[in-house]
Amino acid sequence: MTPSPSSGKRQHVVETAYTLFKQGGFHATGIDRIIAEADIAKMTMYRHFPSKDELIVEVLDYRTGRFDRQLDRLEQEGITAEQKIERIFDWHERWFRSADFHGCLFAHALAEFGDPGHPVFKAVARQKNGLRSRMQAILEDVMPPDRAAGAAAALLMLIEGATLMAQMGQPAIGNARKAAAAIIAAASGPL
Amino acid sequence: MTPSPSSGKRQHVVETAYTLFKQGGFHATGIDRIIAEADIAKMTMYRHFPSKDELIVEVLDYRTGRFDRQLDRLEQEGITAEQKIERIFDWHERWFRSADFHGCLFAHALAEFGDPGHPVFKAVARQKNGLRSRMQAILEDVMPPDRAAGAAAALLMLIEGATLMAQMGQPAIGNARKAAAAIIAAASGPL
DNA sequence: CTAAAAAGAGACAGACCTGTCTCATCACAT
DNA sequence: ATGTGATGAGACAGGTCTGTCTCTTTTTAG
Repeated sequence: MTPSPSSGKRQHVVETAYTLFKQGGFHATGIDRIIAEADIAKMTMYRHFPSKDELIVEVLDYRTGRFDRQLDRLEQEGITAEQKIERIFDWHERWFRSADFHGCLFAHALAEFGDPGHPVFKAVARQKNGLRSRMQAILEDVMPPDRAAGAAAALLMLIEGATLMAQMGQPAIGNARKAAAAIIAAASGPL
Repeated sequence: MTPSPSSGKRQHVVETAYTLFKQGGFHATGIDRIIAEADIAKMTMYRHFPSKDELIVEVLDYRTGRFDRQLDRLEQEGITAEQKIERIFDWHERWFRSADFHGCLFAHALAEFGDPGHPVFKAVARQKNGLRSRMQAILEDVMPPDRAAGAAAALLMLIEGATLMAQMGQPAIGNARKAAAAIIAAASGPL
């Protein structure tokens, strides 16, 4: 059975796997590589995770959790909706500039696990839906719910596209910011 | 050496590989699967393509070529710039609705071949840069070049994001259209 | 201190991977 | 018809993959 959750090994495996998956992709990163980098025995990993796929889901959910907590803190700040959206773009801009940026792990997971019934696919959907509904909630402070829904979807698309461009070495986050402003202005404008 | 180009086998392999890569990803689709589906001998494939990676590049360039030809025809139509952009969104909307839609093959290739020096990475960059510069050229009919560059980048991000959303079963192309209109309006507006 | 839980170490199976090689067969042009 | 290039068929090598098993060692808890 899975060992007790008190062990710190489990989280260590998740974080090591995260780094390797990010750099090398999912199929291309083997279990042997993960256990070597994490410096654990193979059986230790398989006692914590029933399969590689389950480990991948765990890694994705771990990252989703971290991002969600960041959004939690943002929600409680006493700034305008526009400023909150700007913050999200700030985070992404810093991320794009970071040394070990390799694109969006969730988008990559979607590329390698395209079956909608696969647990990995569902983990990706959870993260993207989370960000979208968070942005929608933020925008509902300055526009009606239906418009907020559409604008949040548009912002998410911009962010995903900006991430892809950044991975290709063509930073366009500034253009994404301008486009986001135009979208929010149009959505919070007159009927 | 590679057989003469008069053979139709080569193109047949490219198209079969395209279908399989689209459905199953690149690393997860083996050579054996490709030659079985294409109904050719393994040596026939390796006589035409020196390696699997080179085949992948060929598949991507083949799709880039098809899309470029579509953009060529669009360029010659006597419609407004706004209508041309609308056409591009129309294509994507039909694509998203098609039965065997599995997301953007180029985005998937980027996910699996993240090394900027890899030929596959470069093939992806060619396609995305191509679409962006085409849209930029279209927009330069209705706005100054610097604004057209920024707007084209924003439109490309929207399209990439819309493709990702569509793959997750959440069609937001309508919202992307509205956002695109807002972006173009803002960019062709007053200084 | 002792007993139970967790982890280490490594062999192992069975499958899959890319790419090479050989030899037989086919199509086609001169 | 004859020779040449393209293809078919399948064995093969050498490696990697996931996941299992066993045995030993370490850590932890009472």
